[in-house]
Amino acid sequence: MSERISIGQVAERTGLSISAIRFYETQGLVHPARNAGGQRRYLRSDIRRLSFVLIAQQLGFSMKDIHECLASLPDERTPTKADWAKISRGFRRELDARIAMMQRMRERLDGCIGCGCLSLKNCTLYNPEDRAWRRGAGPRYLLGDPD
Amino acid sequence: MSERISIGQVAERTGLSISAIRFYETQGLVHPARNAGGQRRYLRSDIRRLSFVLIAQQLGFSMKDIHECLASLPDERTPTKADWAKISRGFRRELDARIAMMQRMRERLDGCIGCGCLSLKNCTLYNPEDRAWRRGAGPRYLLGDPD
DNA sequence: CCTTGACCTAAAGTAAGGTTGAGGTATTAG
DNA sequence: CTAATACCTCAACCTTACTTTAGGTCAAGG
Repeated sequence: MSERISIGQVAERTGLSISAIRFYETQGLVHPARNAGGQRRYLRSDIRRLSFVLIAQQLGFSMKDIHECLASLPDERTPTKADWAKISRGFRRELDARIAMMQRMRERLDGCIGCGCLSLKNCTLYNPEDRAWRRGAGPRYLLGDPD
Repeated sequence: MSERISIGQVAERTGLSISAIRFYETQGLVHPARNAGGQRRYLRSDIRRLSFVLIAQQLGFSMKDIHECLASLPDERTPTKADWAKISRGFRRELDARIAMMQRMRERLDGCIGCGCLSLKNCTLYNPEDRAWRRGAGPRYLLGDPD
């Protein structure tokens, strides 16, 4: 009946693996306390926090996005309903923007590849609204620009 | 005025880097011929093929998805309008499915995090339709399941 | 012929998002 | 008290999607 719960319990309740939870800590997404023996002790509210990470991750947000998103939540105090509602609004805006972008892409696809033209100079599909695909090394950024 | 064009020209016309084009070849997405000196010579239609890769990639499709998608295109013959239209239909279906999934997610977000409940046992957000997040090592699959 | 720029291969490096393994310490049930 | 779990750290490895580097070759102009 302790206030603080172990990493194994958090893993079970969130569906995340223990290694992922520890990794998220290195990324600054959770900040568990430690007990006398050095083991991690989480707040119950960290379950919600980590579940949010999982959901956001499934929606295609990067660690960095999620980190920024969670930055406004208090670390040691259990977040209130209002704290979460605020996060949720920002998150929803992002999600709306991504959906809208995919819909625009779909329209363009219909008008462009669909008709077989795919002309190189004037096709908007080749130069979509953002230029995420010209940002240096590594995998290209998926769906929109975090900046 | 040759039929076959060099990798540099392809790069310039698609916006892809030369190294990316060569990489896509190792992934089986293009199959350029070689000239007497061993240099790659592309068909003009490969520009369209590679542009399609770029677009699909920006929409969040993986190499594997794109490979399957392009598998029905002829390698040595210039694809016809009908070839492309067929590809386009399958692609659009996938895109529709992804948009629909994000919209469902958004609704759930509104009903769940938005209200502040986020109850663990009965929240559909914790167990969305697919289980892409339980597929072993590597980065988690983004947005839906390729299988 | 010689130089310059475009091209070649193969191997190693990079970034995100983790997992796996080795070797050791805590906690808990009997 | 002791065995079985659960947890700890740190380093190495994995996948995807490329880029970079090193060391050489090809093609075109002067």
